[in-house]
Amino acid sequence: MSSIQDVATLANVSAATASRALSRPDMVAQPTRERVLHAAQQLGYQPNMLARSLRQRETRTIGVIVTDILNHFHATLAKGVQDAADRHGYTAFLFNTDEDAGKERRALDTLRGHLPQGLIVVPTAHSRENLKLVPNLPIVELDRVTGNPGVTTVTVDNIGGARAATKHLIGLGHTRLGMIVGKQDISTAVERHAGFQQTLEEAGIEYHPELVLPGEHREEDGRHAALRLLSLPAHLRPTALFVGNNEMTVGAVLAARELGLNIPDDLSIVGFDDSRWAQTMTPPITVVAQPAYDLGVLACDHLIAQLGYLQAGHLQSGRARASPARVQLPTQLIVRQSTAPPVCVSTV
Amino acid sequence: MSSIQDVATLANVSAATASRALSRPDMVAQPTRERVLHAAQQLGYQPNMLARSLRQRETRTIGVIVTDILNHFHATLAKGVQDAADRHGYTAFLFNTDEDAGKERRALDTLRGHLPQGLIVVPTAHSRENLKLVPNLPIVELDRVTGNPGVTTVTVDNIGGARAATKHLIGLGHTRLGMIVGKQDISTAVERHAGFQQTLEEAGIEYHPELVLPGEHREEDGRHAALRLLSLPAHLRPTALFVGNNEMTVGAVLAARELGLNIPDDLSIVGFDDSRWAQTMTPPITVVAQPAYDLGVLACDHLIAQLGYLQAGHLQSGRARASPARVQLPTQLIVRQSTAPPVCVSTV
DNA sequence: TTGAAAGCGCTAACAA
DNA sequence: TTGTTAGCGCTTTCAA
Repeated sequence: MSSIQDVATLANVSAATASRALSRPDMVAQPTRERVLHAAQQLGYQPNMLARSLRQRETRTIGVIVTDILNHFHATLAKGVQDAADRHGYTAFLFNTDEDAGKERRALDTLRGHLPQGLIVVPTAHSRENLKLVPNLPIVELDRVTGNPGVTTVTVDNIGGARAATKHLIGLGHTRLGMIVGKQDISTAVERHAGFQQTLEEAGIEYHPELVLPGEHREEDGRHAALRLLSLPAHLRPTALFVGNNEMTVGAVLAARELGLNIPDDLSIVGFDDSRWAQTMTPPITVVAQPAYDLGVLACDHLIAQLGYLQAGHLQSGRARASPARVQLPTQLIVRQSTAPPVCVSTV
Repeated sequence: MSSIQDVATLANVSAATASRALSRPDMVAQPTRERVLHAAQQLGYQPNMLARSLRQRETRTIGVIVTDILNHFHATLAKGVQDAADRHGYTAFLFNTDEDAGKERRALDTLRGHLPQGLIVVPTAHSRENLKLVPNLPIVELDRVTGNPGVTTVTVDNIGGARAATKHLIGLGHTRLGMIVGKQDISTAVERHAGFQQTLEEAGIEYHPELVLPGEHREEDGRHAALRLLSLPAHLRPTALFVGNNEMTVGAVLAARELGLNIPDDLSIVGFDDSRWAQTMTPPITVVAQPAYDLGVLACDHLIAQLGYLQAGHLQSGRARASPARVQLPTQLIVRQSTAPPVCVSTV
């Protein structure tokens, strides 16, 4: 690896001049600049970011932490962030927590050592605590929120999404609706549940807590919850299911199949978050789709805008920090063939 | 961010001693060590990796480049690598190329600036050229190979996988087999095609080039190719399809559905690479499954082993580099319900 | 317009 | 066992 000194020597200038020729071309006479550029090219010179960042006290780097890179939604978030970062000339370092407090802590520590200038995080239930590890770091919470007051959040309208799904089912004539809901320690699960409950009540349909079963977001959880709900006596059994996340929806569909229930005749299902399998399954699943890529891009754009703002010195000038943004994107209900009016078996 | 100097001051020692207390505890008297550790804890000290790496000329960092992080297979590779790196105390920086030469080049340049000690790459068709950007960097090629002689490769037995798939179809009684094959500029596509062709010939079944259609790995390509193959006159139409990758398999299934063909009665399909939708589709798809996570882990383990070997000075001692490993993992044919004997319509 | 010098935070060689 | 010193590669004063 050739250093700036090598370039300088080859171009017959000092290291300082070589540095300027590359980073601030207008501070250098044209012939000199050309000599340096040529030398740099010839040597395949690539600046050592460690040294540059150390000196400039600025890495042009951001950290990205998602909870499950194997989940297509999260992979898409990450890609959106990375693409946007790239456009801004930033490099994004991606970490994965598997919803695990310890891994999150280690990711934050590792990240901290590399001095990112900002952080985009899909928080876990432990982030509120863990994020104290990186005080003074501009943070954008993505997809979920911790309630941490100072930070920018980029989320989806979960309440609206849940409402749309629930209304859709009610509109089809369902009156016994079940929900499989994520663990209530993350905001999306809470909001989706709230939207469901609200909508029932507004429609004058009684909310039956026993028809709302929790799961920890995994396929197996969805399957178990669905098995329990669908095994209720016929007059108690829900005719429609709203499932609060992607993975659990698969489980619910598999459970229905296991019990020999026909979708959508015996059971309507709406999932949250679209996916390849939701489209290719038989029948294709009605879902609340989320603009994952855009969420990622927006999170990054906001973070980097905030960095510019801070750099412009506004932090110094009084405590007038940019008030944190609350970005919320709409969801989209995609009606496919897993939802239909209930078959009127129990009209007594 | 507090520095080692802050820790040193608080503990009443020199920076050097503080450094030693943290990195080489046994070089420091116990009471001193305890003072330093306590001070570090109190300040929430985290070493600045930029400075450390700059000084030690070693970043404990590796680069990871995949071609499509949205593809579950690649996401799994990346996770395997990252988990393994973590276990070894290395940090993995992940980049994504979208099979694009320019993006790959930029990823390599960015990476280079951060001085990774090694690189794990899923090469594109342009990697052979692009990898010249990082000479002297230990490289592991993952999933695909460029033919570059010096590097370690970690792949799957694509030929074996394709053979197993083809044999399975032949065993069911198919004699007109079609293949939808990836663009022949990456090794996996070439090998899978070779396995297919070999197996036909060994079985004494004539290889019909017109039944082998190329695609560029995307769903739409698979759909188009399948539409063409399946629109052939009945006596020419293949009764079974081997599809060379994941995404194109979806397309092929959709094409069959569009044409009103029943799977597996009218058409058997085997895909390469398992996936959620392959399992949940109706019917579930027979596939050649790949141990993606293990591939990632192995790639990382081998790379890091190689780094240790180099560090141990073997590079200096003559040109006796560790001869590059050629790791190859087996695939597994998972027979599901998309394959069955052909219905004997044309037995004349 | 250019160069000399200092220093970002850290650790390794050397000295005490 | 500890401290002093130097220097990793870079950029940015400051001076010429």
